[in-house]
Amino acid sequence: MSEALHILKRHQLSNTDSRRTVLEVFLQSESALAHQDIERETGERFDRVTIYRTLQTFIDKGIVHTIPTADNGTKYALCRENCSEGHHHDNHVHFICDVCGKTSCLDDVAIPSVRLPEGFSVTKIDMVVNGICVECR
Amino acid sequence: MSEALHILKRHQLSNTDSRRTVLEVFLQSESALAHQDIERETGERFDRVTIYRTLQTFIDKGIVHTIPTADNGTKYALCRENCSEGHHHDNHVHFICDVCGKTSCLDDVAIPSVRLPEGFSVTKIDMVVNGICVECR
DNA sequence: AGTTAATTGCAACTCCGTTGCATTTTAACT
DNA sequence: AGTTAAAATGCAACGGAGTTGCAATTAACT
Ligand SMILES: [Mn+2]
Ligand SMILES: [Mn+2]
Ligand SMILES: [Zn+2]
Ligand SMILES: [Zn+2]
Repeated sequence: MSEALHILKRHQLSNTDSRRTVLEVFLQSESALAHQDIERETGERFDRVTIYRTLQTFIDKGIVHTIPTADNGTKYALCRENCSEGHHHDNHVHFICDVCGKTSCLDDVAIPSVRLPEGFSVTKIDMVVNGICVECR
Repeated sequence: MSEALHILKRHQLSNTDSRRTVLEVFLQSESALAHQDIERETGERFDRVTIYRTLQTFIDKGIVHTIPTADNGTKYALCRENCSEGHHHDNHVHFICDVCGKTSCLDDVAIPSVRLPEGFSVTKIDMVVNGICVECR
């Protein structure tokens, strides 16, 4: 059974053309993908709305997570850690290359802890680093 | 001379109604502001476009900086550090309260350094913390 | 006050994402 | 395999955020 199918099964999602295809695109991609990238990579076979809904489903199930980009766009990437329905616990830094524009999960780079002023509590931390990636230097 | 006027002078910006008023709104606000907040706080006296352009001017001059929000919106806040034309060097953590929704600059909380994999260089780091603020706990 | 350049308001437009609804597809059950 | 109910899809329409071109207005300087 294909990896994509396996993931769908594991999250009790029905095996539809768009879900399988979108998942395969993610599995083959090394960097995070924008909605447009997915439209293109799937050969424009699916309606924009279907892709939006597919992505939302994947987020809800903990299959992908979103990454905020500098220009207020969203990119999507597979969750490597064990995210579950309704709860993501990605704790890694995201990197955006100023040259090639690729957005990547630095899965091995944990977000450092930070000491907040008295009385503030933390539920979530996002850390996005811009710079030049190893391939573009 | 008012603080707002002083800031405009210092950055060689002409003293216009909208710029002065928008600056005053920032000076009186404790938290970061969305475009809509500014429209409202200025009493709908200015065209949306004028406010967008005013904000862009302030960003260019290093008077305000932007803060990415979880829902891909943008908030704006005064630069406290000495940002200059074309170069911001804000190095502080931003905090978004899950309860009151207020976004604030934690000017005293520096973004911790982070060790990236070999070959990656850094030009900019954003750190956005969600949680509950001191007033809402 | 008069001149010139910068700023503003308005209308139109693009881009991203969402919603309602009719049609199609999936999965479960004879 | 055929039937059926629920889920997923495509399409059209909509809404909000931000941008652009252009004519009218305003600020700065003499
Ligand atoms: Mn990631
Ligand atoms: Mn700030
Ligand atoms: Zn790169
Ligand atoms: Zn709060």
